[in-house]
Amino acid sequence: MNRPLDQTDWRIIAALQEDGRLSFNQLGRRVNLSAPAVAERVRRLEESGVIAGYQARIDPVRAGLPLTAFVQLRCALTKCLLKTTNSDEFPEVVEVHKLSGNWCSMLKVRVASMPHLEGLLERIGTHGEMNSHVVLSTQYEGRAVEPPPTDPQLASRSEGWRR
Amino acid sequence: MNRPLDQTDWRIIAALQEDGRLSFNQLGRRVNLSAPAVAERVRRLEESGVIAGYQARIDPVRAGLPLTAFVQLRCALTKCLLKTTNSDEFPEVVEVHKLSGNWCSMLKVRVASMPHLEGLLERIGTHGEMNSHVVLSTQYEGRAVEPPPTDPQLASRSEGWRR
DNA sequence: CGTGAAAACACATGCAC
DNA sequence: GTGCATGTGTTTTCACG
Repeated sequence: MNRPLDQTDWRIIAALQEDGRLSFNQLGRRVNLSAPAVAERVRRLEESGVIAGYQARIDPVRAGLPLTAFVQLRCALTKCLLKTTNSDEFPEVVEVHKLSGNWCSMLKVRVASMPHLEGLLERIGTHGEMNSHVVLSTQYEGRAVEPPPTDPQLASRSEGWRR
Repeated sequence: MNRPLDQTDWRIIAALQEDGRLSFNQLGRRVNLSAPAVAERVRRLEESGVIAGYQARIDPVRAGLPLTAFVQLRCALTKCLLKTTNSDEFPEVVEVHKLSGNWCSMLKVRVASMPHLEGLLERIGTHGEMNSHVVLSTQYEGRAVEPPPTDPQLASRSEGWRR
């Protein structure tokens, strides 16, 4: 329903992922556009949902949640975590994805301590078989999304089977 | 090195995770504080690193990256992805975590298409054994971090072995 | 550590081009 | 798309509790 994003849009997106509080003046300077022009583009990006919002990035370690873990879940179908619980029951769960493959879902959780993690896993475990991975360190997270490649080679790679 | 976060700090953190562009006026209204008071607290939170920055949330689907996948990697020690490559080589990789357990790292990747994913996995695969999980749908992501529980029961759970 | 009001500043917005 | 004028909202400072 929308025009594809051009290069300038992507420069705006990059700048706002770096600093979401840039004014239209500052932003315009970075992308070589006047303030009104950039304001109009940002308005479009927000309206079309490309920009879904703005948020402060909280460092979980300094906020008292130094432990991160990934939890894979193979739900018992009748009591799938995704359906039977509202998310308020598990504020520690900051991400939930439904997966293809053997495991039906992938959670990312933030906790304050090992006992906290242990207790959380016990509560989650009632929903099905479980597999957890404790994060030792995080190289990066919430990295800026970049424009997809336009490389025609890439688009044609799957054509190999035709010949 | 810093005072622990009080309840007001957490209300500020919650508000700024919801809307990172709130002015001190609006923010103050939400947490029942005057603008100067809230400005001082935010300054402290930024300085101490609890607030690590502000960023626009980009919807990867609308931005042309509708596919997300998790990739677990068991690196060949000599050519570990974490050490041998700079992150610019893999703009599709938006998260990198080092893990305990069998798999040495967990990546989250965003791609434009299946051929794109296939090509990326081939490139990543040169760094070691690999295990990938395609995300079918995402319930939520980048959920607001909440204050850790103060529940004493939780902190004492690990004492069970003493008796 | 908080308030409230006033000052200086920067910003978003509209319009002519 | 630009550049500028305008009015509004903001940040910031300060005296005070």
